[in-house]
Amino acid sequence: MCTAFHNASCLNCQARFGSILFKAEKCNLEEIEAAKVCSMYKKGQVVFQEGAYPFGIYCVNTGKIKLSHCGDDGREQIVRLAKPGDIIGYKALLSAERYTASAIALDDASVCFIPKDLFMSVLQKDASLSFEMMRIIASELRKAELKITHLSQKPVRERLAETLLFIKETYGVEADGFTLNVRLSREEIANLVGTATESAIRLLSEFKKDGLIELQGKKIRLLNTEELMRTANLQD
Amino acid sequence: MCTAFHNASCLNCQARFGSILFKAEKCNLEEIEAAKVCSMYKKGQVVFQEGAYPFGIYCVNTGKIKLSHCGDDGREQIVRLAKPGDIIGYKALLSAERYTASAIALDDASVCFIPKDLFMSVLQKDASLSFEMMRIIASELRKAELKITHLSQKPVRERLAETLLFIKETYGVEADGFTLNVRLSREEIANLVGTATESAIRLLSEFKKDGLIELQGKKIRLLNTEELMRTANLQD
DNA sequence: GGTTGATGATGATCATTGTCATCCGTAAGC
DNA sequence: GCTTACGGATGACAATGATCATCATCAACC
Repeated sequence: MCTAFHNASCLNCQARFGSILFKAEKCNLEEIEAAKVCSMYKKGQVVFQEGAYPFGIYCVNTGKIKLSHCGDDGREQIVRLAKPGDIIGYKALLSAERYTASAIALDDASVCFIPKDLFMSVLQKDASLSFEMMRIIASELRKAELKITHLSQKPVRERLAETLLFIKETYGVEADGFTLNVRLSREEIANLVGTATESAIRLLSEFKKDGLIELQGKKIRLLNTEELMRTANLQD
Repeated sequence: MCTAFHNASCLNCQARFGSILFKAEKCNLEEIEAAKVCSMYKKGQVVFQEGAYPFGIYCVNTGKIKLSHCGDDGREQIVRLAKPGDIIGYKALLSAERYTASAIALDDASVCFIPKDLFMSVLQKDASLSFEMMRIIASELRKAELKITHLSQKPVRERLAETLLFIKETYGVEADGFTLNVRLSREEIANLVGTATESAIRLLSEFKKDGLIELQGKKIRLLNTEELMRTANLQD
């Protein structure tokens, strides 16, 4: 399944500068480093499952992770895309409830696990870490509320354009400067936008016809971000 | 406009047991109490406005407050309903950005204001308060993500039923045990559900016809919560 | 090479839901 | 008392977007 190892060090982790953990005081970070376990996940593997109880918190070392709810009818709704340095699984841990979302690797990924007790105790004594944590969650909440507004007020076309820009924002582009640096199925894109797969496919084709994007299998190239922003009808 | 006064005491505030502030250490709560300013707002008055910069945090003493985003086309989306004891305006304060939502009184309300510097300094030194704060925000995020899933997967009918139950959950009912303890216009209900006003009106009429609810102007009586839950198609 | 299965593409159709227009009732104001 | 304004209700209509069905494409595998 997935190999566990200790050797990815927080202190010189590739992702450390973008990571909240690096805001912890040094002694606390060392404590975390000593206790953490790093695991590899193959594309498609589940890091944690909706409905399960949390035993700790995860920090993405390399790779990409999607976080998705499973709707009542079984359709998934992707609520977050995590990248190296991001922590995942904190909501369930903080509120001591079951996971309300599953985390699944979009790539081969390596993810560090920090046991619950340790993390909570560090959080209690490290004001700077917990303050940063609060800021991150508050900013997630902000984004979520914006998404709620857009979901109920904007048509699918605008939301798809916005989603493409959001993906670029999150995972960046390849060396050519255009190709989104992640492979998502049409279904996953639809589940991110909050629409049917067919609608996503259709609109992607339209965007392509209009010269906004280029499609090559799962590769998506954003040729004209200005026009995409106009299509997304973004104010801010 | 609104009268400001100091006399509502946190230590014996009506709302203190439901409030996060009461989780602060006693000395810190006293400090907050000394610095806070309590103001009255008439129904419809704005506590803070989307786009403005925050100067502090607010704690609802009495009354009801709606928090709403203004969509690009001017339509409002209500993202939260606050009740006595709830704090509002923390997201903007924590991330030191402008408000992304406006807070408007649904009732005559009294709201306490705690200056930014003081609140932030207390937050830094009071681990228990900041931990509780984190839990609250995490739980809001959870709810927001669930709402996102429902918005993109559930029909308006189910969402309206869910919203009615949510309002009951939040503000409770009057002495008769049925009448929702808040007056919302049809438009506000629609903006809570994320649909057009006409759709909300139409479906409310249907619910009434089906004996689920009773309507008398802005009074809404939930006659059959079990059936409403079934209509909402809630799993958990 | 051919089979199978998953994913993507596209057309046809249908339903949900939003928009527009109108009307009614109530409350406020002169 | 009449007017005006606003919120609520309802019908007609349009359109967005979901669903269903079919077909194409591609890769994996026997």
